Amino acid sequence: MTNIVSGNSLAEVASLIGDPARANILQALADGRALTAGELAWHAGVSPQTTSGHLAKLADAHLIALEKQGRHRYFRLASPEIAAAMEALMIVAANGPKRYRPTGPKDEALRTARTCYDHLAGWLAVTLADRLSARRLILLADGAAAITAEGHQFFRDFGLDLDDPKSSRPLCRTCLDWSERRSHLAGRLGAALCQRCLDLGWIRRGKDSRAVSFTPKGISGFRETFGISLP
Amino acid sequence: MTNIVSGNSLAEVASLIGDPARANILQALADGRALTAGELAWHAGVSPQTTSGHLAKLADAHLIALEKQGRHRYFRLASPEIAAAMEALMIVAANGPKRYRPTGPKDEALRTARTCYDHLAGWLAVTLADRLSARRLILLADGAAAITAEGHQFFRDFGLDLDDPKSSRPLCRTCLDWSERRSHLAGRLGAALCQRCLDLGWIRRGKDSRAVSFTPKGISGFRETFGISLP
DNA sequence: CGAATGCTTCGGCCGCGGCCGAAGCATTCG
DNA sequence: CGAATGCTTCGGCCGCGGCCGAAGCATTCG
Repeated sequence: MTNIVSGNSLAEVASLIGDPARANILQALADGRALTAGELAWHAGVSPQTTSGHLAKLADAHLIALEKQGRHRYFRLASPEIAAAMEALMIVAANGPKRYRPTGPKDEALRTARTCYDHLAGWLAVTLADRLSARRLILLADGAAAITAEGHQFFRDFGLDLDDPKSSRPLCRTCLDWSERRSHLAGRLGAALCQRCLDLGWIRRGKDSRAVSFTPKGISGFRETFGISLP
Repeated sequence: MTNIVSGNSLAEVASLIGDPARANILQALADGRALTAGELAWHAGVSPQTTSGHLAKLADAHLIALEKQGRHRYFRLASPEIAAAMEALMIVAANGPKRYRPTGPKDEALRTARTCYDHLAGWLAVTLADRLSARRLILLADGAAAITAEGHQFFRDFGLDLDDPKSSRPLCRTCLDWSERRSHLAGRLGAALCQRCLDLGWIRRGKDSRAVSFTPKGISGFRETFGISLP
């Protein structure tokens, strides 16, 4: 019998995510941005006091990280793995018993295009992966992905810098999309594509949601550069 | 405002996994086998009545599936996605605050080699992926994986049938290992390798645990075929 | 400086859900 | 057939944890 260093248990982590208020908080942070305790209280739908308690629990378990800035406290996800675990849970949830639920245009927007930690997800991202694959700029097979030589050139022309030697983060990864049930691009490539679309002013992050909206410039940009006709 | 068909929510699924008894049940089922309600009660550490309630909740949410057989009721995970979500949560849990915990030889065995749904995980599986990659039988890059031409030949010689045209399941996938923090092989290849090692009598499934043990034949087999020296 | 803002700590309420004993139903065994 | 086995349903207990009001601390603003 030895003592080893160990983290939380599966049940501890799951029960932290399993409270509705905390799940809302974590989903609000799922796009990688840092939000203040007050903003998170709004997302969670409970009082600031209650939120404070939830945030303390999440921080104790290292699910979120804290940064003090003046009288504000900014919280963000502690690691991309947290977002990955939530995506995996969303997939399980989507396979659950089918029930009719009231839903609104906000859900529709989320399904069309949203951010997932630092890359794009939803219909847009899945379609983008398809188009890039059809043009042999990336290879998609069995859930794996790689950039071709033509792809490297194409992405460089598009303004991406993928040659960061300091980063040990995988260049090209796929991520299963809970709303589309198919893969979209993650990794450094996925993040760079998302950032570049933001920089070009093609898409804008939603204020209170992970949904992204398209600018007129983006609508023509996606059509001309990637052959994607937005709905 | 329209009504759309939707499954569970993130928080619902997470809170189902978040109860210690239910987490034990799900982990007992994580290797893909079907167990009776009584066996699961033993794993959960609660009474049969309580277990029955937990099983009903898990089945309602489609996390587990039920098969009646005489006076027994067999339960199994409803899909591999459930196991994937639990693995993702284990990774988050392993990154949690470090604490010293009592642990025993059972943990040691789990870390060395265990089943993960239908494929192998732990030190053995990570080392196996490394060796196969070093010999260029598979290509591992950025968390993606593919089988080379030499690999196809090698796996055929080893007795694997990977040419099932009916299966839409990805042939070669990787899966992040919570104990080793590195990738091992999943997908059809991972499952076939695991099954072949069982068929050859190299490894045996544990009775009350996902840990697998090695036979003398297995110890020499892994050394001769894959160049792996077991501890 | 005092007032306002952002957030947390403290205290106490309350109800959800996990728990088991007792009882009941279904199947198998002898 | 009655007894045994496997599991579930019912009922009631109990405590954990989410919740908010009140109060307090830290920072910023004017």
